[in-house]
This record gives sequence, structure tokens and C-alpha cells, in this order.
Amino acid sequence: MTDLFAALRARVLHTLQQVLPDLTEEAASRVEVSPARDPAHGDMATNAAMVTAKAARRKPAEIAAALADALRAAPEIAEATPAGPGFVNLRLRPDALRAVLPAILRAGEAYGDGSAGAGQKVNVEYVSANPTGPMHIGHCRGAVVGDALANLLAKAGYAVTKEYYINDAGAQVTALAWAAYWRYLQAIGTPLTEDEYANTVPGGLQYRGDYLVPVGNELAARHGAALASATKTAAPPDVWLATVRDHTIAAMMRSVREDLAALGVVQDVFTSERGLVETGAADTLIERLRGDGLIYEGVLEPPKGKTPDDWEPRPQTLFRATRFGDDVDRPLRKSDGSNTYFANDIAYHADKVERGFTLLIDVLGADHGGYVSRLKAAVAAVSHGTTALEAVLCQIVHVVRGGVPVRMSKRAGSYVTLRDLIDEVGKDAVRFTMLTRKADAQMEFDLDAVIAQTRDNPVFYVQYAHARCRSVLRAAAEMLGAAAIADAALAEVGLESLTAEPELAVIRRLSVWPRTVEGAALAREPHRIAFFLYDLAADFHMLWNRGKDDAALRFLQPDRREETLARLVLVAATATVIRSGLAVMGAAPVEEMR
RNA sequence: GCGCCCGUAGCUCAAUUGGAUAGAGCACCAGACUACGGAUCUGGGGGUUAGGAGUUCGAAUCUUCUCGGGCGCGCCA
Repeated sequence: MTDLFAALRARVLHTLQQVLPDLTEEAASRVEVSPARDPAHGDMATNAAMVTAKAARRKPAEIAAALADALRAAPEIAEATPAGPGFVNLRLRPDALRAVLPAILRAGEAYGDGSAGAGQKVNVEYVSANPTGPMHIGHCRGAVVGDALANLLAKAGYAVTKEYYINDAGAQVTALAWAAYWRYLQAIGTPLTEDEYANTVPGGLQYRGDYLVPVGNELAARHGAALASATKTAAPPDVWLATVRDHTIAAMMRSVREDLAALGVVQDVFTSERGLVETGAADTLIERLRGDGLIYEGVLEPPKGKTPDDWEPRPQTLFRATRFGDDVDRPLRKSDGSNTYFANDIAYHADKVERGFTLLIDVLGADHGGYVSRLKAAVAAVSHGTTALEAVLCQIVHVVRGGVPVRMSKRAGSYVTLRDLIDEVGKDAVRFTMLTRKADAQMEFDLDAVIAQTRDNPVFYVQYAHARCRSVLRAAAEMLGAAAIADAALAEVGLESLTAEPELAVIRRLSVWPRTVEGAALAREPHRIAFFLYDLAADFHMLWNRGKDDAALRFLQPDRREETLARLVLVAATATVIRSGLAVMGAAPVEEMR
């Protein structure tokens, strides 16, 4: 019994069946036991009477009254009161409420682990930035949201794989190779100026940032002048392209992994788009879908209202996405015969399906919103409906400093890199702050506020609460000895002295943790963890400050050992749950503030 | 023109996924430190949830319309 709300829900359902013998399973499934919004109402409330009234053809208030009467007989319930339009408010016996504390100490950070995921194999794909340069702030939110969501799902009982899809097959990678080749020519002493070189590059010289200088130097060190013409001007691509491209992609991915590691993100699987292309996976898949009657040659209608200037009707290889709810059928081959990005992406998602995942979650930027419906159609088609795809869309982050927007020029080298951001505000602050908004809402990231060490910075507020817990426990170890305050020892302590409202408020909050984990996981909303931690920290700071007005209310009372130990149980449990929550966020708990 | 996301206190954001009197922080006003770390805490003012209509025991949340903002719209990734 580590989830008090699950236990009480079971109690309510059991009792409800006595009141309403004909209770349907459907109605029962809608019964909730939730935290009371107002402590004056009690500890918990249930909507049981309201959600069952219609089927039972009885008035909610009538059921609520009967249910409350029956619940009062339950051993863990002190009060059960019908209220409002049909709620039943519950107040637990104090010992039943306090029982969560030893349960937390015994479970440690595993407290809150759930089984809602039922071991389902889920693949969370996130970041998946093109390997064409250092990661910048635009990539950051997806990285943090995806990583925290994966942690959250794992805690809720899913079997999670964290994955990165390397987009290393498109035209932009060829452009990257041209840019790296320029740095290579420089390294071996080319006579070409940058502009002269740019004129020889199809599509012009992109990626002019100097982060490719080391790559050029490495190529020169490894290959000498072998990749260039005798006059050290641009040689035909077939001489060097594959070599330079592969080396550069590898270098960029090393940099991406380093940046992600600095953010605390370590993914389990990296899948290469090029790998899928080279094994012909996409072509194989297209033929398979053709066998299912889902591929045809056809001509699409032009988009209504806004027709591109160069639009002309053209027969294309199309996937019947409309059969799976998409708006239009989607092209799989470009006019030059090569596969579209979408074609490769179908193959990639089919690969995930074949690896046994029954739930795929793609964390995408909001600019991919229009892409989701065709992906869902593709996953439905290749998995024959056995696998679901969900998209978590991350809206754009506006970086400001003191209310003034930080310009993020696309001009190479002058944008704000992820590494710059981490160096300035720290990994934990970046992660926590990125999770203080719903992913699908635009957010403002104020560098000044994130550095500030005050209450308006949730990271410090939460970490300060943890540091205070640890501070008390260190002082307690001095006073009582380390053995007396070990978790195992504290789990046996009598807790009758914990009766004050601020103490009960913290206990109530701690009891909500498993329910919070489950709710956030099912909704795919890791930001709820951040808000829970903030609220828990607020409850704890409030409790702490009682000791300021009245020294008798401080945690450590030298001449009252039993009472002190009981309070230490509360402190240790609070610290444990904060650590548990920070682990989901991917932020480190701190022992002391500096 | 069509599709998706969004609109909540002056500002930045919540709201237990349809629940009770819509809550926090910042800012503003008034208070609390011989400290288990005051980087904290207590109190106050501030709202027609963009607007209208509907669904029901009950709506910020669901439906619909209007207004406003963001993103996307065949052979980019």
C-alpha cells in the first residue's frame, strides 16, 4: 500500500457496491478519489455519487449520503461527509495518513513507481536534430521534454527506449560535406577564396560556421592532399564526397552527443536514416504496402487558395494516407525517382514496429504539426493497427534577458548554442525551467530569472527545500548519531506527535506523489512533475518557518527525542520524494546551496 | 483559402483532464530574522477564463460561431 489514493479508491468502490449493487463496470471506472482542493473539506474527495447517479436513476445527493454513511465504518476513515452537488469528502484517521511516511522510507526513490504502463514497450524518439552543426536553443526544449517524458513513463511502469533518429541522408548532408570540404581545402592551403569556392558549390556554400574548422584539419591530417585536385581547388565530388561526408557526420554526431550529455540526456538507440536508405528498407516497404493496395500512381490536387508558382499536375507514387484519416494522400518519390523524407520515415517507423514497440511517441517541434497525421496513418498501415503513434509537439521558446529578446541569428556561428546556455545557467536550471510549461504552449525563457536565486526561480526553490532537509538531517546525525536516523530506523518510529496542520499538509502532498506520476505519465505531461515539486517545496518551506516564530516547533528538540525522530521521518520522506521527482526531471538534488 | 495548436490577474504560468469559491510566482502594499542556512515565511488588493450561443447535476476544459496570435499546406528535412 504505497499509493494511498489507490487504496482509498478501492475502499470507495467496495463500499459503493453495497450501496448500489447493480453498479456497472463502466460507471465504476469513472469513480475517482482525488485530493481535496480545500483542506477544510478533508483529505480526499470522491465523485462516486455523481458519476453513478444517472445509471442508477437516483439523485447524486442521495447516493452521496448513503455512501458517506457506509464509509464511516471503514477503519481508515475518520469522517465521511456528503457535500456540494454530490461529493463525499473524506478525512482519514491520522495514523492512516501518516502511514505513508514509513512506506516512503522503505521504498526510497522507488516510491511513486507505478504499474499503469503495464510493461508496455514504448519508444520515445526525441531531439533527432540534423547532424549539420552544434545543437542550439531551438533543440533544447524537445530534448528536455522527451528525456523527462521517457523517465516519467519508465517510472509509471512502461518499458521505455530512448531513441534518436539521425537525419543523415538528405540534401542538407551533402551541403554539409561541401562546407567541410572547404575547411579541408583551407587546411591544406587552397588558393581559393571563400567566395570563389562558394561559386563552385551547387546551391551555394551553407554552414559557414567555424565549428567545421577542426573537421577540415582532421581530414587533412588523415588524408593529406589526397582528396583534393593537384592545384588544391575543388575536386569533383565523386573523389571525396563519401569520405568527407561520413567523417563530418561522425564528427557532428560526436558533438551532438556531447551537448546532449552536458544536458544530462543519454539516449539508448541511434538510428541512421542513411542506414535505412542503403539497405533499401524504404523500397522494400513501399513494395509491401503496394501489395496491401496502399500505393498507387496518381496526381494530387493543388493546395487550395495558395498555389505554388511552379505547380503543375504530375503523376506521383502516392500512399493512401486518406484511408487512415489523413487529409490527402502523400507522395513517396520525388520527380528524380529518389524517396521523399516521408518514405524513409515510414520505413523508420516500420522498423520501430518490428522491434516490438506497441507505442511510439515522437517529440517534435511545432513546425512539424502538419506532419503528424500522415505519420499516424503510416504507423497504422505498417502495423495493421497494432501500434499507436503519439506526437508531443513542443512550441517555440523565446529566449529573453531581462525582458529583452535575445536575437538568434541564423547566420552561422552567431546563434546561441545549447552549450552556451548550459554554461550560463546550468544543466539543472535549463531542464527544470523548460519543464515549467506545458510543451504545447509557447514559453518565454528569461535568462536573468533562471539565474536568480529566489522564489521566482523554481529550480532553486525546490533544491533549497532539499538542501534544508539534508541540513536538518546532518544536524540530527550530530545530535542523535547516524544510526538512529537511518531510513530503516526512522521507518519504525512512532508518529503520533505529527498532528500540526503544516505537518499534515506535507504528508498529504507526499501521499499524492504516486497519483501525480501516473496522471502525468498517462497525459504525457512531464511538466506536472515540476509543479508538484514546487508545491511540495512550498509546503516544506512553510513548515520550516514555523520554527522561526516558535523554537519549540523546530525539527530538532534536544530534550524530546521521540518527537524529534517523528519530525525527522517527515523530513527524510520529503527529501526522498524531492529526489524521486528531480530524477524524473533529470536534475540533481543538492546537499547544500552555495 | 484549408488544417493543426493557442488565447486565463498588469507580466510569466497553473488548474488533479468535466468538479466545489479559477490558483501560484513576479510586480505593488503591509508585516516577520540573538537562524535546525531569511536564497525563507505571513497578510492584502488584483478575474465577465478574448466574445456570443449550446451540451448537463456542473464548463477555463466538450460542440459551434466570431475576433486575435503561432505553425503548416506536392517532388525540404
